Amino acid sequence: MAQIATHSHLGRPVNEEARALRREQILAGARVCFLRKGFHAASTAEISAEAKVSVANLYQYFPTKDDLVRALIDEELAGDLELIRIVEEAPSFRQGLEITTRMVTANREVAHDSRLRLEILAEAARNPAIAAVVKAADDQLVREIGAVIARYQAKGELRADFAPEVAARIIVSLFDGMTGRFAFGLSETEDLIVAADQFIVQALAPAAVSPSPTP
Amino acid sequence: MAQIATHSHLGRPVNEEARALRREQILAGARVCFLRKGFHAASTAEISAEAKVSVANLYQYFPTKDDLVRALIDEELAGDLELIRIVEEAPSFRQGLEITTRMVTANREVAHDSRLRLEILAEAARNPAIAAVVKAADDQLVREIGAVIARYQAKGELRADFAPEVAARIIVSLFDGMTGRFAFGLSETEDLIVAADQFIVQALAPAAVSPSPTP
Amino acid sequence: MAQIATHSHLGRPVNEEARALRREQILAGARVCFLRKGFHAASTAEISAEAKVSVANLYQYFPTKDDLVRALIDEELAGDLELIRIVEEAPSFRQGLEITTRMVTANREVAHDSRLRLEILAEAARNPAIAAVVKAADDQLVREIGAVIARYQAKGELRADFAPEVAARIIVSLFDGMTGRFAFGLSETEDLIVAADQFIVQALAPAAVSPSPTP
Amino acid sequence: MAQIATHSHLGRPVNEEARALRREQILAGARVCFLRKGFHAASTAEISAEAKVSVANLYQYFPTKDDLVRALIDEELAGDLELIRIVEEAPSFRQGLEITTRMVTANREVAHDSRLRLEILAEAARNPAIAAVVKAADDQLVREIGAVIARYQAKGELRADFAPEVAARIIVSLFDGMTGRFAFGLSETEDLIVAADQFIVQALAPAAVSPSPTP
DNA sequence: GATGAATGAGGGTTCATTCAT
DNA sequence: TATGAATGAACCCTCATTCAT
Repeated sequence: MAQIATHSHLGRPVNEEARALRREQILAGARVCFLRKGFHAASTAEISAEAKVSVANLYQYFPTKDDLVRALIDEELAGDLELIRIVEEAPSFRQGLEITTRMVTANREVAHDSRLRLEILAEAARNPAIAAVVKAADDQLVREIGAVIARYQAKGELRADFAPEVAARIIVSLFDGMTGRFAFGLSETEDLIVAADQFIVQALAPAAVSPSPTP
Repeated sequence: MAQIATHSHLGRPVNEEARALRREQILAGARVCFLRKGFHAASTAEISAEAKVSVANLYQYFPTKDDLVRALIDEELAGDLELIRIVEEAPSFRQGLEITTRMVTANREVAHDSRLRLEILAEAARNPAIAAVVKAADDQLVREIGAVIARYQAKGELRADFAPEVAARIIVSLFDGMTGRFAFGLSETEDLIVAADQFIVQALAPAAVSPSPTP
Repeated sequence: MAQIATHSHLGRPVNEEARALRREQILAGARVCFLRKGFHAASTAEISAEAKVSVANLYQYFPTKDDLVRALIDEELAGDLELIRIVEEAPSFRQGLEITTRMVTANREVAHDSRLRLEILAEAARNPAIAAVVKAADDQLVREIGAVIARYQAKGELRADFAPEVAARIIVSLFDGMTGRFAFGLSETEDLIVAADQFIVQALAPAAVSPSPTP
Repeated sequence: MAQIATHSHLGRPVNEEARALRREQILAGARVCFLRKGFHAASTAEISAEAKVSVANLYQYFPTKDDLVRALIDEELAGDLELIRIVEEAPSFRQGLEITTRMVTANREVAHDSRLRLEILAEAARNPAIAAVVKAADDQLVREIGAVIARYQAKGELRADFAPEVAARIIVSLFDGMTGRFAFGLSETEDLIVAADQFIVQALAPAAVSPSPTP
């Protein structure tokens, strides 16, 4: 695999590399524009201007505006799976959540990402092809988070009376919902995320020895 | 009678009722189209065709496509406040949630509504005017739900170590997030909502008498 | 003819009078709008708003926007013929011109009238029907001014080596040309008109005994 | 040669010449349509059809219909300044006028040009931006003609009791006025222009030695 | 007579996309 | 490869005009 870098100044590989760079350059421009105006309102002209590339050139990398959208969505969804690793390797559920939180919060502009996610969801709501992609990513996310929960349930760290995947879905929903709020400043970002962590931990905390009213 | 129409002989009188009907008719068509294609992709021609109205006529009721969007958003957001009444008058927090759940679930097509909400959020992320409207509605919703929570906290029915408005925001986020999932069939509607209710109740349940205060 | 006034509160005549009033009311509104935007850009909606009349009502008086234009043009051209009387009854050609000048200058906003004339000419350049009307009015104007000139030529007050109608055409052209300038403030109104009078008088002054270079 | 095209390998080079040709092609189509219908009534579709160009292509050369109008006006006004040179280099004022006359008359369809001028004036009467352009061209024209007149006055070829610029304004007005008549055949073109020349010459002729200075 | 309500036919402009160099 | 040049199909909106009351 170091191959690619090695051949960097030979015949084809250079082009491959150059192509990949251009692709990213275009995608970056597209991200900016889609963020600013949404998938539909952003024009290919605008995007190629932002990417400092000619329109015709753009079409050599993405034969359709839809392809551009799809590529950006793929890129975006791929980022999610990173988070899972983090939670997976955390010493406790609570700490996993906290780390995730810090990642998401610290990460560059959360609001920007939020807007894009919103746009993606909206697009998925109409375009079945997009919906399929989103669903696939979501399924994986839910499955893996569910697995993590199941593990912690087994350890007794989390209450066991919640189907792991259901809990996962609720957690993902909660984060998605907050994302929507951040997208246009409905709430203070960090505060809400921290509180949400606490909320989740409490909801899933092992049932205290039950009120135990009797002797 | 009683001089309602003072325009004795000044021409055809305004028919407020017919106008209101037309307005709804158009809004209904718009809803269908916006649902199908989104705010941007749905054309005024398409909308007026769906509403069985001429384009020019549509423009006599909504001077701008944006006005149409805004009207639909207003209508949609107004629906939220109904839910608050329900929770407010419930005998317990848990039952309030349950009733809400049943309302939302049983109510007409949840998915449809969900799509529209998604579209609204996405639009708000770009259009500051829309964002303001959404924010206003959201503020009210959060404030009122927060008040309800505060009341139940006072009664000891909910744990007191959560700022009411923060809890409210989390709950609203959670519902919004689920809404996004329903929008294109990411999850089974009813199951998830029921589980979410339980999740919320547990998160806010009064701290169990802590492990063992007994003798 | 006092008849009309006499019958003013009987059956038909009242209506006739009312109709005429409305007509003028609408024409006045039309004049304002046409002045502001030109014949094409001024909409019937705008005109009827300006005239404080419903659009449908406007159409009962002028079955077509073109009819409205035509009526306004007729009204405008009719004004020209008044000027002729003045010149006709003047004691000398020079004084006739001066009086005309004063009339035109003193008259209400010259610029406004100028704009309308311009609009009329431009319309005539495309619409043969309008062109015919304008041509008829112009012919009459030229003919009558030509007659006046011929009279003064006979008196020896003006040089005789100019065909009267040709001179008339030049004079009318000159005034039309100045009108165009006034229309949007190209020149100082009054100064130019006064100078033009002098210009005309000198051009038509009887040939001085010719330089008479020799004894 | 000589490195004119620095874009060695950056894609298809700009073909300035072809662009200029297209521009003229479009302007020519526009001129025809504007002549036929006027600035407002001529549609961009019509113009691009006349110019054998797609509408979208037209918009790549003129981003707005208004720009098209403006370009045509600029072109038209630029033609005026040619005339000045001619008068300037004439051996006498009279001959300068005659040459101008012949130019204007012989020149391509005078009537067409006249219509366009009319349209321009009418447009200027409403659109301040256009008015400014027209005024600038007119100022220059008047100033330069005024200078010519002043020169001939100094030579004693023209009477000195007329402010040069005022005389210039009158002359321009006269030509403008005739232009308006030609625009739709109100008068015979050539005859009137010739007579106007004589008219001007007489008006500006040096005061004859006054009736009788002889012994 | 006068107004409110409705509409078909465009009008200017933009866009995703293709062709040529 | 990468750019300039071109286009058909829409899109939002307006207008002159008619119909109903």
